Amino acid sequence: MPEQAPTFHVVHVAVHTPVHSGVGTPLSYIHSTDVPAGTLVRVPLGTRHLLGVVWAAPKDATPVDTAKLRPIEAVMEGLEPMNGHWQRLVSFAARYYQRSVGEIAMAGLPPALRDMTAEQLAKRMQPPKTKKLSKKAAAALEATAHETAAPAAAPAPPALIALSAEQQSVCSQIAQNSGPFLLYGSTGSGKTEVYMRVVQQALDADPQAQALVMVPEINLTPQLQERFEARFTPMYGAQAVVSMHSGMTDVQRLKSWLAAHTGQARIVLGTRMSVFASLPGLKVIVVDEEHDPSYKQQEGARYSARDLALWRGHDCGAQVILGSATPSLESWHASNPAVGRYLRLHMPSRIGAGALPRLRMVDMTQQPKKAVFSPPLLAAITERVQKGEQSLILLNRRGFAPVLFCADCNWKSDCPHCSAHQVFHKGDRTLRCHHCGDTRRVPHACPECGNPDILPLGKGTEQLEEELERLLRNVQRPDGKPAHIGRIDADTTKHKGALEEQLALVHSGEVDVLVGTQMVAKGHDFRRITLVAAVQPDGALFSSDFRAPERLFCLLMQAAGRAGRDASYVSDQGSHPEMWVQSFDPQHMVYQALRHHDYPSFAQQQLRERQDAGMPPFAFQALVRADAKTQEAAQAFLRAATDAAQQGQLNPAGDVFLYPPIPMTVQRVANVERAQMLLETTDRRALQRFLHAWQPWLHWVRGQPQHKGIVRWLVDVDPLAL
DNA sequence: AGCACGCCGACT
DNA sequence: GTCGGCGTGCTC
Repeated sequence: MPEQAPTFHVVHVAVHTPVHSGVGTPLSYIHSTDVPAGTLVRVPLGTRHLLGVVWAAPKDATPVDTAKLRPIEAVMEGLEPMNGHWQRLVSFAARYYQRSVGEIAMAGLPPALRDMTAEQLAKRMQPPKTKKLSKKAAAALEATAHETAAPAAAPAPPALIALSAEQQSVCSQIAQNSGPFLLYGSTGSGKTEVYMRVVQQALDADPQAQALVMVPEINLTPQLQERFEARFTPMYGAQAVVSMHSGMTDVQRLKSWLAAHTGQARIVLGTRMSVFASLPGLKVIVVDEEHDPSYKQQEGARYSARDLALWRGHDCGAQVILGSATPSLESWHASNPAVGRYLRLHMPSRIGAGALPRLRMVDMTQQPKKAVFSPPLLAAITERVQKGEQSLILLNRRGFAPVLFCADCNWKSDCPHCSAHQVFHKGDRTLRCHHCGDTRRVPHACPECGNPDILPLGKGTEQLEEELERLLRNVQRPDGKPAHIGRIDADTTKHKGALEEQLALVHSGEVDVLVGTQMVAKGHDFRRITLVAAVQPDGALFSSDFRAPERLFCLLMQAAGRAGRDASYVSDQGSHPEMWVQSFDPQHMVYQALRHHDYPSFAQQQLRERQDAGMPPFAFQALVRADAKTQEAAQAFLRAATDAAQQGQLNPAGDVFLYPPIPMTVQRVANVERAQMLLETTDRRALQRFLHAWQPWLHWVRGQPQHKGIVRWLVDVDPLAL
């Protein structure tokens, strides 16, 4: 025992710095007392003052000269440290996705916390009850008091609708098994009700229990929040259900995060970021629409919130339920009884919804050239309008035309900064690059040869809307009014609230034909739509990305699910719901499977192909991307990185295969050339080991004088698109 | 990643 | 004469 206790402690703190930077691991500071891991602190770094999280000492801690260490500036008192499960989740994500602990940890915290002083936080944690309240605040407080008092007076939960036999069976299986579960249920089969029952079960069983329910997109949170609040606030109080997504204000996000962290919030609804929420009582995690690519973050730390949810659930003993009508092939494979990693639960019936729509294939090789709308499809849309029914037309391309073209000199509206065309937007007479954002006025004549006749090539949603206006000009609705065409895409919903406004127009029956991109195919419930049409879906079939068929099938299934959801409306005298697909290859297996709404055989066929070709989920991949001033420099960096791996003997068993570097599909964006290289293996752990050992080499190569031209490089583990 | 420091071109 | 471009180097 030393006679004198030390007067300070060395504390390790994770701050938001990148892995490669010399300060990628938690940094050492001194403080008068020991500070437990998971505590938020404010520390100096250079000239800055940053928020950081106290972290366990790194295993290979290089001893630093304690005399040179700077002191912690402030400990964020009053906030419980994030628990060990949260710390492990952050550590795992950082390791798995090749990022720094600090980057992941800070990304999971609400932005408002970043620039808050310890005093400000303390104030927020202890609401000033004795202080005079503004009238507004007092009224709000009183309202809350009433709301929370209400369940005490009337503890009766809202009357529940009886579950279907399928739902019943699924719920009892979830109650009897630990999971993870893949809930495979058609659109309208009542998955949300199952989620709510499972959540309720968990919350009732344990007063500390919390649930995390994730959805792919911000747009889908309001309706989910409504349902969960209607069900749970009468039982658990006004603060029991909170949301977390990037569309909220900083103050709202902070409030939600604190409510989750303190255990006050029992249910957190959110997008992928919410997988990092601090949830000390986490018992259930739901990942709805688990196949959705939005769960994979596409910039910064490229994590998969779905995969992390599975890891987190396993680590903290929470049940994980993945739900989808068209599961990812990864999850489908894992839930194959022969593989047995997940328990597959099936709900095939549509409750209170009409029959699944009938597929109407239009063989475009037999149709007049150049027409976007084949005559039979146009006739079908016309008929719906006349009957007062709605149609939804899907096209995954916004703007009026993807490119302008001069027939005299072959000029095309190429973006000067990217290897892509600039898209013609007729509404504001602009040419816009969808990659770098460059926007310019449409030229009156060809900039190369002066030809005044420059032509739009191809069709976007804007043009579809215009053509429908023209084609349906003389078509009347039952009330005698002319047909009304609406459009929903990223351009029409830029402003806050615009999407809600336009959805309301559709729901009120104002809009007869709705044109939209895939954003309308997701989740929104259009009760009076009896016809959904995909006018040009073939593109995905020619894509080099092996996941393209999976995405197309899923999009079309989802789109079909929009049709005829209101059984009462459909069965009266309305049309049988139909899904129209115009294709030049109507025999393609994607469409054949769609005809029978047969996801299982589609999945089986795709999985067999993947297995034969040695692709995920039978192999594991990572991408390394390099951005540079020239394509040659980008590829040279990747080649040098490959050589370094060779020299460093990082892959002695040769179980990780390194493909040669290639230019990315869109090779140049904003004047930066991009190249990438694929890594593939059948052993996930070998890939992890390799990437971990490779990281310092990549950093070293980047520092070599001959690779000065590199703008940045990044690693994408389990990439979704190649 | 920030941020400072530092060394060269067109503006008040 | 300075404002500001971004190249280089450092941060416990």
